[in-house]
Amino acid sequence: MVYDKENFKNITIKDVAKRAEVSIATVSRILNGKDRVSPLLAERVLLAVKELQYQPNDVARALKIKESRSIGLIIPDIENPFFPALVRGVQDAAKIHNYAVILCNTDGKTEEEKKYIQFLYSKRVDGIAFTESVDNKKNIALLDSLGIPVVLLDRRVEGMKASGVSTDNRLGAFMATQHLIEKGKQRIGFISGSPKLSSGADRASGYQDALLHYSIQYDKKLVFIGAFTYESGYAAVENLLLSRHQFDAIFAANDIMAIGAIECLNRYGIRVPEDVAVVGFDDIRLATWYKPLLTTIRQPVYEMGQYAIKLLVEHITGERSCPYEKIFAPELMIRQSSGGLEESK
Amino acid sequence: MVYDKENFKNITIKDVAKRAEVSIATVSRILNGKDRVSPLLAERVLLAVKELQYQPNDVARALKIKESRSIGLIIPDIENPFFPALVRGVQDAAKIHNYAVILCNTDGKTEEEKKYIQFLYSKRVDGIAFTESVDNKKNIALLDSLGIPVVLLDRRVEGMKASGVSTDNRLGAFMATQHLIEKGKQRIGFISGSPKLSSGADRASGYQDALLHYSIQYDKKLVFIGAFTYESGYAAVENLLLSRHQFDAIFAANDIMAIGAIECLNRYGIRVPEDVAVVGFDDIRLATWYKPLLTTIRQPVYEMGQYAIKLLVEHITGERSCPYEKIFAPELMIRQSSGGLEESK
DNA sequence: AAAGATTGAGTAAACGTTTACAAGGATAGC
DNA sequence: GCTATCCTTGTAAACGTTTACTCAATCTTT
Repeated sequence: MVYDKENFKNITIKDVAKRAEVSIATVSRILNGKDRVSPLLAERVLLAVKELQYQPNDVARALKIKESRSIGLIIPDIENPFFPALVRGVQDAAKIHNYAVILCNTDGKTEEEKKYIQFLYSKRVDGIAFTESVDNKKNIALLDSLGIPVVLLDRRVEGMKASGVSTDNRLGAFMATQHLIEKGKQRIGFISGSPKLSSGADRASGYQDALLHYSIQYDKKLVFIGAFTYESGYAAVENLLLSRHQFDAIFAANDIMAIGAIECLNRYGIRVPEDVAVVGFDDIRLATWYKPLLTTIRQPVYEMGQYAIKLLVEHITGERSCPYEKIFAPELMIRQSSGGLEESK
Repeated sequence: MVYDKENFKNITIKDVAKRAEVSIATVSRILNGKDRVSPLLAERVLLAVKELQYQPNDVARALKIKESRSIGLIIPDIENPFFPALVRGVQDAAKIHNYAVILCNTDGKTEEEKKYIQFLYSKRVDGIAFTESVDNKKNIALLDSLGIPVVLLDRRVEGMKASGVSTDNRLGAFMATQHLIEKGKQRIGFISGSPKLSSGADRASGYQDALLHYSIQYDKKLVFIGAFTYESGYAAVENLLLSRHQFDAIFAANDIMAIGAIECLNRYGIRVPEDVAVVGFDDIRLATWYKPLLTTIRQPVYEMGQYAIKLLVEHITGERSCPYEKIFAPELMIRQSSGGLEESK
């Protein structure tokens, strides 16, 4: 097959008008169904559309009505197991409203984020769903100055410049830590995510809240700053082991780090959950496939994606004008890695 | 913040022209750098662009030059662990060529595929990368009739109507089966994917090739038709167990089914790899996190995504006019689930 | 039956670019 | 110094839609 553009005359509204013997305005009106038209002409036009297999040119339409019916989705990395469900939620919701979603992976680089924002702006997307990598307000301000509606994904919103959807990370972390404490654990290591992200910072707060609530001394030596990656989870535990500080549990700020942590514990012959209990965060699909099954805090990721688009569309249409923050409830999923349901000692 | 479109006057090429005191044609020429222009004017224009923060309107451009600089990516489901790497490869390659990629999930429904094709056509995408769910040539023909360049992902191309990139599935399946045979296995169960897909059919052929090559009788009772899902892998093994046919190994046509199979085996107290060896296909990330580590056939998924876009772009630009089929080599990744590297008995 | 109100359809002007064509100015050749 | 050539720039016509106006025809109303 030769892809020769010349061979494919795109049929336009003009062709339809000619064949149906009406003006192009009439064709447009019938197709958009806004104005009243006579059934007679409507029938003729619809027939012509079918015969010619006419498909309106959305880019012309976009130019005229200043509405591209497309949205940008900016995330760090689709290969990170957290994101596929989110993306799917976004896409399914977008489909309902007839929006195309343009996917952008930034690897968490602020510079890439900025580039993509400009790229998306030149494409005149109607809105952007954005999981920013660092909580710098610069990019939000940029979006703001461009007049593009945004909703922040998985990020708490500071200063109310944009809408956002997230999970109550602080509460989730509290629940995770509480669960370990109730299991009889007293020396609970914590592997945090980047504290620059609201999700990272909030989970750290939740961990501390729980310790405080149960009158357990916060011990800085048990806390490591990870990067939400497998490797950083592994490294954190390795450091902890080498430091020879006692610990009987690990709470990792996401599942991948929890798995990295468990891998490392196993490597050193430490059993999970018998010797050390581990809890993660996110409840990615892997959590139920990994051995031991991972106890974790579930975020309703798919629903978050959906809700984000719902919000975004409301902003685009003007239905909603003030930023809104939707916070989903976390849920403790008790599985093997923390010792399961039964009480310990 | 109120998203009020009226407040954001989009600055256009006209504004730039006015400020730089030149014609819009000159601005366009300078920005596109095709024609020669005097350095003096160029400087004035570039200054104006910067001062006004002008960003060209790509939709107007697309309309004029009939090139939207966007491509569609149609896959069954981004939540299927096979796809994130593919998508990432596609997106990274697209980024290099400055194409936006519009993501579409069809859940493998032919009807959805068709809808998305039309949707993408109305958006006038320059090309489509397509992982079709069933090997029906209808949608390819549709694309063909619309004059949209396509490249098929992870699918062998029949009848040469489009370019494609895939892995040598038949060879991969041969290698997997061979590996099991060399491990001393003689009664190897096979859980196939959908035989309607070239990937499914080819892997089945490879399995049979290997049996034939080693003079092992093909036993229909050991073969199950799965659906590339966890559940179907689990169910296949359960059926096999209930049927009480002897078997000492399982080759599953993808990793998720292999994991489903192992889960089922475990459930019935059968050890992997001691009692039954298991090999999967794809080498998704989970294969190295799952316990036991999964022996599998690696496909270079990310590279496949990249290559697909390379091909697609060549078709779009007209650099390449005839369909081309790129076939990547599979690679056997020997891990725990098949008993590792050492020879058996 | 006349006049006003209502309706249905066409004309043409946008939307923001690119580019064929025209035109003017400078340079070169004689 | 005059013409021919080349360069640079501007003018205006597209690209395929939507929609404000306009206008003719029909329908009410009295």
